[in-house]
Amino acid sequence: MKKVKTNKRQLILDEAAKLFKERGFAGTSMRDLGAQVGMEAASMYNHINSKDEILETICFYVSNTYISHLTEIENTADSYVDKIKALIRLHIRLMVEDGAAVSVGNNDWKYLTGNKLAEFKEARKRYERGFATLIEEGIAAGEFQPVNVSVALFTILSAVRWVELWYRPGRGVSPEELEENIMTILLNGLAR
Amino acid sequence: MKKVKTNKRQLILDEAAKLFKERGFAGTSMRDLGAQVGMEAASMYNHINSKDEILETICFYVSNTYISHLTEIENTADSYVDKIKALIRLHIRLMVEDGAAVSVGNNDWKYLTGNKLAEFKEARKRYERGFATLIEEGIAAGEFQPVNVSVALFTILSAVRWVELWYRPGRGVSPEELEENIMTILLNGLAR
DNA sequence: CCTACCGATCGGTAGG
DNA sequence: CCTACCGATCGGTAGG
Repeated sequence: MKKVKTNKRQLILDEAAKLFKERGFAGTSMRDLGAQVGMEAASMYNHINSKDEILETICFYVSNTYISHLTEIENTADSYVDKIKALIRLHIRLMVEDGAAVSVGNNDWKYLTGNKLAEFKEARKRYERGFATLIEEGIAAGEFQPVNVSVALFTILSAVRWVELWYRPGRGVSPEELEENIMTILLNGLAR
Repeated sequence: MKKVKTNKRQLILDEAAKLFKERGFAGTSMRDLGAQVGMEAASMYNHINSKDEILETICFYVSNTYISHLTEIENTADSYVDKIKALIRLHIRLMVEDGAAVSVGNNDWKYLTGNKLAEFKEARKRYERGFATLIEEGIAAGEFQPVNVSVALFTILSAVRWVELWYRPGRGVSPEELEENIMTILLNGLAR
């Protein structure tokens, strides 16, 4: 009976996410990762099967998290404004709490290959379509301005996407303040 | 008399920007680039000095372009609303017209090393400070809502940053429509 | 979990 | 601008 899946595996995945965020997947060697984890590169192959598998695990962890939260939000009876607010809050929180993994899902998914690349793109498209539908229905319900749905979708997705690049909690702006300010700009606009 | 700088050099830089955008700097080999340009990897060294030099040239071309436009905008007598609008328009246009180089300046600058890395970060900080100052003065002048300046700055910078990732002209949304919609959301908000 | 090592590929140079 | 090649480093395996 083989027991391979220990918490060492999770440690490797966590450190990999941090290094991939800093240097990119292609810019991170298994020897770099080994040094960070505290073992030889070769030893990590007792816990993982390949460098590609690490990337896949992180990417699909992120896409699954986003999609399951989207499904929850879709099924509430809230107004469209509140649904979009909940999604914006979701993006900000995942980035504050698990910025390294989110960064990999945003930037390094392009190093996925074959089926996995296709599956990931599919998952992302499903998420974007669900998000877009909420905007579309919100416009139809008169809650939103009649903007182009795709432009609105990607403007929102992008606006919240870089929190993990520059936001450091405990330096002037609290997470609550961050959420509130971003929401104000996206929903009410910067201009008075 | 050595004449090294031909238009072949520019071809190499252009193809490099495209490949770096697609696969990242670390994920692009000089052999990949040679194949794209149409010569052997070794032959490109008659036009460029190193792979690093290619990256540096692209990154500083981008940062210099942004900074020189910012300086122009700072020196106009326009309202703060119009200045911010001009900056948003600048970002969108550079991305539509030269998306590959902008992408490298946004994502691959992290592979710069030593002095060049420090210089690039410095240039970016200078740009961000100038942009932030315009927002700050706009709030003081009563043109903008009293939001947190840093949050507003990065929300705007991020919101326009992904145009080059999903925007394809001639597919439903014209560049003018794109600019107008993004500006509406950022300045007036999505909600009615 | 380590040592020792594999074939492949990397950025770059020599020489023509 | 190409052929031929360099030392270094890559992801991964064998064997213990």
